[in-house]
Amino acid sequence: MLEFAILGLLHESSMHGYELRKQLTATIGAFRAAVSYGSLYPTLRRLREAGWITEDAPDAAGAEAAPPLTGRRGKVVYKLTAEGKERFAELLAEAGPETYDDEGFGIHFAFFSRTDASTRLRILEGRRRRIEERRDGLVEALSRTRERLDAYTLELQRHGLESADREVRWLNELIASERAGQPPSVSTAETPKDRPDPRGRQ
Amino acid sequence: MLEFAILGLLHESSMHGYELRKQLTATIGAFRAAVSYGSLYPTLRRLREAGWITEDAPDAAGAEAAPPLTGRRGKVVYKLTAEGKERFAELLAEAGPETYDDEGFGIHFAFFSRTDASTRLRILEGRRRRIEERRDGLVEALSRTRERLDAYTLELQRHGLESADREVRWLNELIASERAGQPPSVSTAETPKDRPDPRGRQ
DNA sequence: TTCGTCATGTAATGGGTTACATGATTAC
DNA sequence: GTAATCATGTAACCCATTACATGACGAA
Repeated sequence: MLEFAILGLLHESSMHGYELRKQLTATIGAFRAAVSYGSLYPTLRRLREAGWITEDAPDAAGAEAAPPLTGRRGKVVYKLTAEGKERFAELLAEAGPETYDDEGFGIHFAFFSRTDASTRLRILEGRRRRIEERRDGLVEALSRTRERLDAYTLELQRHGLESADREVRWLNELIASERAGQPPSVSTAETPKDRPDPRGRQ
Repeated sequence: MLEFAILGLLHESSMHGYELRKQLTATIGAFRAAVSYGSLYPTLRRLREAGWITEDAPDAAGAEAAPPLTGRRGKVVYKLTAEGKERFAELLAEAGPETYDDEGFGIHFAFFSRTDASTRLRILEGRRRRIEERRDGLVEALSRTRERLDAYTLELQRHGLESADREVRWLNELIASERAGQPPSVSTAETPKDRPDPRGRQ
């Protein structure tokens, strides 16, 4: 997951870890909280060791005598290698079960414009099936327990069901546009054009 | 998380691991996939060692000579101890940052009827703030990138924003009922009464 | 000169997963 | 008698988190 996102972002432009994290936060912000450094840097190291990214010599091109053991200086700019591009393409093409959960789907979707059309369709349909299963489980739970459950559990399931339904509808629209060979049209749904009251409550 | 859910379910009635998993799946199905045995059983062991649950002698009350090293026989019925009840009460009362993410909130909400009113309110408000932050991040990202991003990334953010907005509205309703001293009223929103076409598509 | 933010990293830990292994009970 | 499902568990692993530690650089 992190690996995929990092390769994808570096595919667009080289950057250093800190910047990467900010970009990452923006990209995955719709479905996940920020990534911690404790996972970012070790991952960068792993990717470097795998040969998918390289450190672009930052500034002091010459002397680099014995870097301090801790608290590393100067920015390290990372850049995708040819192998890294291949790896990214590989990840782009996969469409297995991991691709259908919240996180996997989110990250794949974020790079959909680089994904080929048939893979896009397969991912969207797989995701839809996944959500439908969740929905069916909730419908079942609701019809089974009806009356026997407390108001809060009931409300949680009701809300979960509503969200699942909505998600399925969203996916249906996307699948339809895919089939028609069109990119998603932002205009069909509520565009966040005029949000009158961004902090408005109580 | 697992610990909390297990204690909560055993609070309602004693049961064995397999049954527990089914109940668990139903309870958390609205926001999370099923729990695996590889995490369930070790957790049960931990809870037993902590003294929060006990194994209720299943059936063969007498002879229990040298159980086979693997493939354990007979059901093991778990039951909450007095300490376990205390522990559960402790978990019910907490309302920290972990309580506001998807999973933490979901599990707390599922046991809201056993949570006292002021804690309920604090959790709902904390959760709302969390979602508002996500929403604000998305609004920012959308206004910043506008036009510069591809259609899919844009659509992902748009959809994320819409979901966040909806979630905030839901929480607002819940908070309002809490303040009015009422349990959530299922009737206000779409009740899943008449779903005409549960499998209806293409 | 001190504070905030930029910037990089490690160590310890945690909470899960998949795959494996075994066996009892029930329905056909 | 055999297949499905009920039932319990271990081992290896994975991916991430928090807390910690260090230090450069710009602005007040």
